[in-house]
Amino acid sequence: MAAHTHDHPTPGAWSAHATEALARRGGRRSTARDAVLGALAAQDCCASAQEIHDRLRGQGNRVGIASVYRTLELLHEHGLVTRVDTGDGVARFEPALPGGEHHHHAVCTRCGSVEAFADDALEAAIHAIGDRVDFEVTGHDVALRGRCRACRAA
Amino acid sequence: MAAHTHDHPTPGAWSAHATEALARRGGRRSTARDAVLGALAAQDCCASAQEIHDRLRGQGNRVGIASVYRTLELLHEHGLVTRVDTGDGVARFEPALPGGEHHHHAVCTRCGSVEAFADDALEAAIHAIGDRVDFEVTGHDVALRGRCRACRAA
DNA sequence: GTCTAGTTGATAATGGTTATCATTACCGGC
DNA sequence: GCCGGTAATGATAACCATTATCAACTAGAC
Ligand SMILES: [Mn+2]
Ligand SMILES: [Mn+2]
Ligand SMILES: [Zn+2]
Ligand SMILES: [Zn+2]
Repeated sequence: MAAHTHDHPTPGAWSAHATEALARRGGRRSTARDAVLGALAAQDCCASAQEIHDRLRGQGNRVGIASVYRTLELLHEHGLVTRVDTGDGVARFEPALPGGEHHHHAVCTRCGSVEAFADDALEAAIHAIGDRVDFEVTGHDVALRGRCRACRAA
Repeated sequence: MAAHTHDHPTPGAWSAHATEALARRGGRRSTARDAVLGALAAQDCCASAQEIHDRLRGQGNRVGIASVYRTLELLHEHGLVTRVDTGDGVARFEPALPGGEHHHHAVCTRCGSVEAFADDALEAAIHAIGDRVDFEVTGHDVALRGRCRACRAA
């Protein structure tokens, strides 16, 4: 093996963070849950329960779809995963990094593709709103709608 | 009748705008569609198909739920209505004003209540992103998550 | 090893939305 | 004013992502 390291989109830090948080919560460990954790840690952006399930089955892991949903719900309750609604009626999830670092999504209204972006000015503007409204802001979602490069050309 | 006018949250301008746009499109007029248009024009913020249907039935209008969905889809295709996803699996809709003036929503994660807010700095930040990414931005959604006043007290 | 309760996974149920299709009624032509 | 075609309606079935159910399994404490 060469010495080069592959920069994983989602730092391996999340995996340890999530595992520790679940351990603190109590309860048992299970292979099904570990498998979903592994799949999440390996993904660069959001994925649906079905996509995660397919990926696991593809690598020979016979995890039930119900366990995928249950694990995602559990992780979401503990703030370990971010739920992304792109508007197509399918919930997608991606790891929520411990430092709060995150990105948002641009959704193509033609082909449904999702790409990530991050913007400090946007975050600052959202943060400033929290001080102005009568609402305790704990999170936020932003989605851009429009045409991706491929669909603009087509 | 007194001379005072009631400031409708959604200016009556939308009603005329939407009616004209549908007329330009062609097709027939129908009482069911007009009823949904009327209900939308009267609402200050987003409402679900079911809520619109219930409101119409409440005032004695026997519109089928299917026609409510169809009208909302038609209006959405023509950009006359904005779809709001609060994350509870129910699509909500509100009039899209011709000038592009709009607001966003703060959703309480405890009681599900939705309140509107507008912020120029936020809009400016989002607009600036459009010039930076390889994506033709035609619209955007923003949702704040957290606790409303009532749920903070509870 | 045994026991117990958390977890699993196949499957049924749920619920918002969409498709179906026979019926209705808008509207241009006469 | 009456047709005729056809867009639109509305009751209902189908769809599909998600959730609930429950018997079987198993992690892990003792
Ligand atoms: Mn952000
Ligand atoms: Mn905006
Ligand atoms: Zn596209
Ligand atoms: Zn609340």
